Amino acid sequence: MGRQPCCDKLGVKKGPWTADEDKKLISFILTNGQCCWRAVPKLAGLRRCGKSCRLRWTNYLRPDLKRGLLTDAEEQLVIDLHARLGNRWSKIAGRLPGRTDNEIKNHWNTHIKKKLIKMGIDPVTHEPLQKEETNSQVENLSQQFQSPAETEHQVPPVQHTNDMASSETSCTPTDQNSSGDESNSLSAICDQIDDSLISYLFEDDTPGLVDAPWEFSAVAKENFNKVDMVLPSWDESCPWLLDCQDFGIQDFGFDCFNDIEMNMLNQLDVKNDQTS
DNA sequence: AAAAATAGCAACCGCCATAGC
DNA sequence: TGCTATGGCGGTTGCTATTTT
Repeated sequence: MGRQPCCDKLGVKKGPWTADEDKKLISFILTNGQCCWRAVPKLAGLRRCGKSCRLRWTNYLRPDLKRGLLTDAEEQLVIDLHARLGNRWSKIAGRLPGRTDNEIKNHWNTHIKKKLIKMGIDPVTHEPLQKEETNSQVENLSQQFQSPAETEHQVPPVQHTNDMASSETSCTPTDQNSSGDESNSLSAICDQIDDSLISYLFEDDTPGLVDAPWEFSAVAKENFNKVDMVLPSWDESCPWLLDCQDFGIQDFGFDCFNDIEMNMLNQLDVKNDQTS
């Protein structure tokens, strides 16, 4: 006999998460930690699959997540890492604190891919597209990926610097033309990435970076503490949480979460108010 | 102003490696 | 030791918002 099934598919809710579900999940995780995802839905009072809970937490609710678009520096780092690691999004995400594999994957597919193609770089191989093919290929790919609005301000292609060693010898067909604003800014960003940092980042399975258990970073803690709002009393907003106190969250190493959790829950309330 | 097309992103699906029974 | 659930990952889908026609 193996383990019990993850969840019975019957009665399991699917689709977008509601603010109430988020609230329940956050409270549960912050109180009890990430132990057994299969048990989470039941214990947290959610009609969701454990897998769905895990995804929602890691991709959206985790308090150390940065939200919003990737910065230019992050984007360049993603390109560099992708050149070396391929579509190993979780590994790439491991090198970008506060970013999830899903977020990076989406950003790659919606933004970076197009940008590289416009630059005449194959987003899969990170090699320059063949000169004889480039014109027609870029044209085709651009048509495929480019919105009409983008065609108005064509971005001059730049030499791709994902591989510091090879980039010196491999020139894109459009290198001569790499004096545009974007190319300059990207080059500047590339220059900022120190070689030693890169080699450090690319060391596979760097302890504490890759496959490390999630921890609440000091920055994230600070961010959540920065939220300026009036805190309701604990038992006022989450009476059911009191029942969880018996677990002793110190046992899970989450003793830093009390005030943070309240801030998160309040943020959700605010979000709720705004959307309703 | 309305319909159609496109972009962006959250969530799901299915596969795989690992671990529990 | 083999079977099966779990957790994690990458690929894909589908919904919503935005832009274009």
